[in-house]
Amino acid sequence: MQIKESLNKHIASCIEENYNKTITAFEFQATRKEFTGDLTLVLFPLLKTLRTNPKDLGISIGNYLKKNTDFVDDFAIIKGFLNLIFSNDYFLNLLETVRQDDHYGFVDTTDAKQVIVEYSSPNTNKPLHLGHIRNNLLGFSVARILEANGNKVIKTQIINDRGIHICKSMVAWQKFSNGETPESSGIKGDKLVGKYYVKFDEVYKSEIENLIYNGYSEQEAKKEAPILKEAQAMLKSWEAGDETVMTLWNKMNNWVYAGFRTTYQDLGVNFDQNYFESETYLIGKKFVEKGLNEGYFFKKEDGSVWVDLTDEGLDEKLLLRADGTAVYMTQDIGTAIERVKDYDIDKMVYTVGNEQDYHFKVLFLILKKLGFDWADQLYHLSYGMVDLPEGKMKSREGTVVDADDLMKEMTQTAQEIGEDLGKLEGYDDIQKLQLFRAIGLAALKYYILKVEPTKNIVFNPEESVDFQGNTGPFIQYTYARIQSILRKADFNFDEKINDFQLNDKERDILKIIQTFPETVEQAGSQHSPALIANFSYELVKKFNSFYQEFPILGDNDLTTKTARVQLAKCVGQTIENAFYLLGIDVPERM
RNA sequence: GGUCGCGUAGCUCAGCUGGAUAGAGCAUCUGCCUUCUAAGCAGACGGUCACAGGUUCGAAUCCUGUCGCGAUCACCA
Repeated sequence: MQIKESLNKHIASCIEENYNKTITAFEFQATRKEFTGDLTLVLFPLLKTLRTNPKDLGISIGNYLKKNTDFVDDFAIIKGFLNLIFSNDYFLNLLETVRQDDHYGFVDTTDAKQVIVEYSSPNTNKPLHLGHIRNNLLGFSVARILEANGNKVIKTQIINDRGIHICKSMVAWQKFSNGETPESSGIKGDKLVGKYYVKFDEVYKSEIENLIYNGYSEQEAKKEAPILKEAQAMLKSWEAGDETVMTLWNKMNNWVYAGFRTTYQDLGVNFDQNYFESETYLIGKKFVEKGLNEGYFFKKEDGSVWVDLTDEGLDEKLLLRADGTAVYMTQDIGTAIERVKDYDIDKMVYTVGNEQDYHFKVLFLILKKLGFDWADQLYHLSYGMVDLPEGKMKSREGTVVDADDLMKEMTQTAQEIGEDLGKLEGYDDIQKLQLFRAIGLAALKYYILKVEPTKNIVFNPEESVDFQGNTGPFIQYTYARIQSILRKADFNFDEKINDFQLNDKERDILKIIQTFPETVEQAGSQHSPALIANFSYELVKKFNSFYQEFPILGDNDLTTKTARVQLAKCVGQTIENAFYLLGIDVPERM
């Protein structure tokens, strides 16, 4: 980055001098491997304005850089490309810089902006599944990336703890559980509540069948099923604040939260602040009414409140039901306003699946209509679905991939592979288990994060996730080998080296490391952990190739050894930093 | 039907602010463990970048249209 700025400046003054024209931005790209050179300036775009040919221009710029900078050693012109060759010293300096900086690639937070990142936001009646895993990993990673870009990040979620679906679980539990609790049954809290949600559905269905058998139409039956009526009655009691209902609601919610807490912990994600729909929907209602009074919204004859977005090319959207109760949009309005009240934010990121693209478009427009300037700072981090080879996950068909089960399976697979390889002498069972967990999770996390958020993912639970090739464990493995080298290097490799001639592979590695800060920046502006993942892979691949060909601790002279150990250390440090941004642990051994 | 997203090797994905001969992994095949960890390395095979136009010195990348897949357009969340 710095070097590009410097080059920009020099090239600009070269053109100023020789062509008497002012151009400030130039196009660089990494030099293709089949050509010699370290960085390439693309000359084509300049030719027309400067009225010259690539050869003359290239020679003129090349010579200028050679004379006026201390890092351009030589150059070559091929077609419209000026390939710059950097000096050995330049790379040695880079090596030294990176080695001295544990936070290489991260921006120091001096005047940090506050950013809220929302993710996860589950329903409280079902356990977390594979889709939530993608959501959590993306949100958590983006939060870290934004932090690395110098922001102060507040991680949050909105917990959907209100509404008819909660009452369904509650009714079913009351009727059928005989007082079963997580403690009495040994079932994880969220799973237990999920069980009664399913139970409700079963009973509901059989009641419908019964009613149809007794002469009801299907439509009537769906409305008249006794258990549904019970749930609706319970919702009313809940809204009225009925004490026994509230107690039950609190009790069951706490079971769910305890279950979620375990899953989050296993996944390695966390939150700074939770918001609950049960606490924000009233705020939303208040502002909808305010908007209505101020003429931004309108009321239909039946009393329901709407916003007209036809001018923006969208439809009319419901904000309050005819009976005055809140809908999804209402509570999201309230939540956003509440958050801005709590934190002085510069930006808010919503990590929510792309099936809600429309919802967020509308939400942002509504907040804008209500006169909130910060509405422009809201960003919907939209991501694709996680599908199975046979299609969508369907709870009805039992094809939902449970988050806890999946993590367990990944750990088991890592264990099978790890024990086969048997490289862990001196590790006790607990250490081994921790390691296998780290590897299994890395496989899962990397597999999901390496794909661009906008794309759908096909996840095949049968074939499971790879542990070879472009995977988390592959990168972890390289890191572990580097740590092994550092352990074995029994000489002082922390001394600065001055006159060491780097070979091509060593230079290649440093060239990649050099791009890390801009990769982090780009990942931040695009909200894309995938960029970090792909960077890691590229770096590791280069390093492995080097590692295979050149001995690091072999019979080299001390300078060579020192330089190579230092390089390995830089690679290790960069992997660690990159994986930190992805929320993946790196093991000392594996 | 309207809107949005996606379409690159058999499979999973990179590459997309336009640049040199489109890259990886998996799978298949060939070599490499007496040497710093073989979860590795080197190589082979595999492509009409969905299709058709346009923009220009140059298009997988930008624009338009067509086709295919998905999402969404609920007094569900």
